[in-house]
Amino acid sequence: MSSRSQAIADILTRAIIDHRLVPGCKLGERELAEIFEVSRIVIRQALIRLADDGLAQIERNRGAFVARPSMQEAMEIYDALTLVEQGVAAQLCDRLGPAGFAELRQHVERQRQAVSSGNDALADVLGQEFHTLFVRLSRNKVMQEIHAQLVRRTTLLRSLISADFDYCNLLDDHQRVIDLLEKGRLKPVMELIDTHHRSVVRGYIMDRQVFPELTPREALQPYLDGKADEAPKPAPRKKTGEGGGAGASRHVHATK
Amino acid sequence: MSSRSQAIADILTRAIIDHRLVPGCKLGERELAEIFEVSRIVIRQALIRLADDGLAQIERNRGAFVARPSMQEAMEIYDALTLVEQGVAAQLCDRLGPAGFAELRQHVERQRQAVSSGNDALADVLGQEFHTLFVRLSRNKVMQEIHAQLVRRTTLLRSLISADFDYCNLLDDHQRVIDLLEKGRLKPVMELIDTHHRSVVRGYIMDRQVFPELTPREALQPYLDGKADEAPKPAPRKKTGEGGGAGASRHVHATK
DNA sequence: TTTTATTGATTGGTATCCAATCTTGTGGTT
DNA sequence: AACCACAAGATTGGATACCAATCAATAAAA
Repeated sequence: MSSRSQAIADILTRAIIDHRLVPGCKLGERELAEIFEVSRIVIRQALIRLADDGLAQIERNRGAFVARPSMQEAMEIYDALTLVEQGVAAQLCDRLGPAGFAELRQHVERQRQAVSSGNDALADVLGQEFHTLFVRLSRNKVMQEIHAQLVRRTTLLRSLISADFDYCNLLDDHQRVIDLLEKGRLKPVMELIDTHHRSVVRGYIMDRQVFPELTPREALQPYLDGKADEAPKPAPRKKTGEGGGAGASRHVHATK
Repeated sequence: MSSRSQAIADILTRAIIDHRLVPGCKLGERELAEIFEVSRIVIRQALIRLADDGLAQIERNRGAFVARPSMQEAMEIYDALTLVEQGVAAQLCDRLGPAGFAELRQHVERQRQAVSSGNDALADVLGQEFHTLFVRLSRNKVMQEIHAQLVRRTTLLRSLISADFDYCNLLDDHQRVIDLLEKGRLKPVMELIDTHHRSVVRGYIMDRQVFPELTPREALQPYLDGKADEAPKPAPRKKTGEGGGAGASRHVHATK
């Protein structure tokens, strides 16, 4: 096993991408130290890792918070993600063999089943994983890590924006990417990737006031003492529109 | 100022990309703690940052070493760098205005002067910075950071390989990228970027035995007490194939 | 010479303490 | 009531001392 701080950083990362720890949430050293039954120093090391990953921000003498990217940064993250996936697509266009295409199709099929059986949570996860699988097929670990980090940050962003997904649409995009790629039609693939991500971003309105729906203690409870594997609790989504929202905007469905 | 550990991580990073700390070099906590007159904890935090950046690797109960990427990883890093710069080129092809092109040309001109005046060290730095400037023009901070990290890692790789640069050739590449980009000829630009990086990698033979030419104490001396700004000592390149540490094996973190 | 055991050094981590800074609550002033 | 100043408390960043586990390197034994 690697270090304790790495393990804790992993758990915190998990909690953040599960939307159990929302942007802006204070990550107090003492509190986390008590939760994980570990000294403050180990916590601080974990927080440094999170900050390096862009998932937390540490303010001197104020402590660490779950990152709250600006709209600008959100755009940049999606732009970067698009750039990376387009580049990978260009590489795969030449190099991907039949086995790779089969793997991609199989994944899409699994997600399709999840959608049709109404398992939205699973469909969401599989939708994310398609992108990860896509990059993994490039067989470039460095690229994989960069991409994974960007994906984590987009997942964090989804805590900040209010919208539901139109899984079918995104799923169709995945299917089309595979088909086009197999035909060697690179240009439409790259445009599709662009619009795919843009469709996720467009229409999303950032809700700058995010209230901590769970305290860190509540959020982290399911991950403790090794239950992490079997208890990937999805996000308990509380309906927006209570006291603070200023009653402005509500969810926007991605255009079909 | 940010935290002490960040400052130390920055100095170590500097020392590594200056080739004063070479791959495989042991980064002992106690030793560094004495050098920087700081507690071991701060050092460990700095080392965590370095490891997250891919510049160091931490082995449990063995300590931290300057990273020694494998040939495979070296290829992946260059592939990733190519992918990123190609993507940025595609973006700039549409979005870059006259001011941007002027900035690029001015930079190339500066490097040309450095080359013709025989200042190889400066030319080397400027050659690197061209790529940084290129990405900065995309105005995407996230992408910039990813790219900067990749560049640092390639710089680290250059400690492992034995070859000198043909500055003129690389300089011409930069010039041609600008010209082609201005004409909107994206495809040749992307091929040029590819061959540009490939020309750096190809022919390079990884010298797996890298002897620490400087002890950490010697390597870090110039960066201490704020002299960092004005003393960017270049790498003291000692010809390979000597008795090195005089038999007194400064551990080299032997592979296998 | 090879193998084994012991010793020493280094790391990962805890507990405790301290200074600097931030936050908060209080009280006085307008 | 609103507002500012200021003291008290809490939190962070860091130092020091200490301990257990593990790795490395030697010394001893076969």
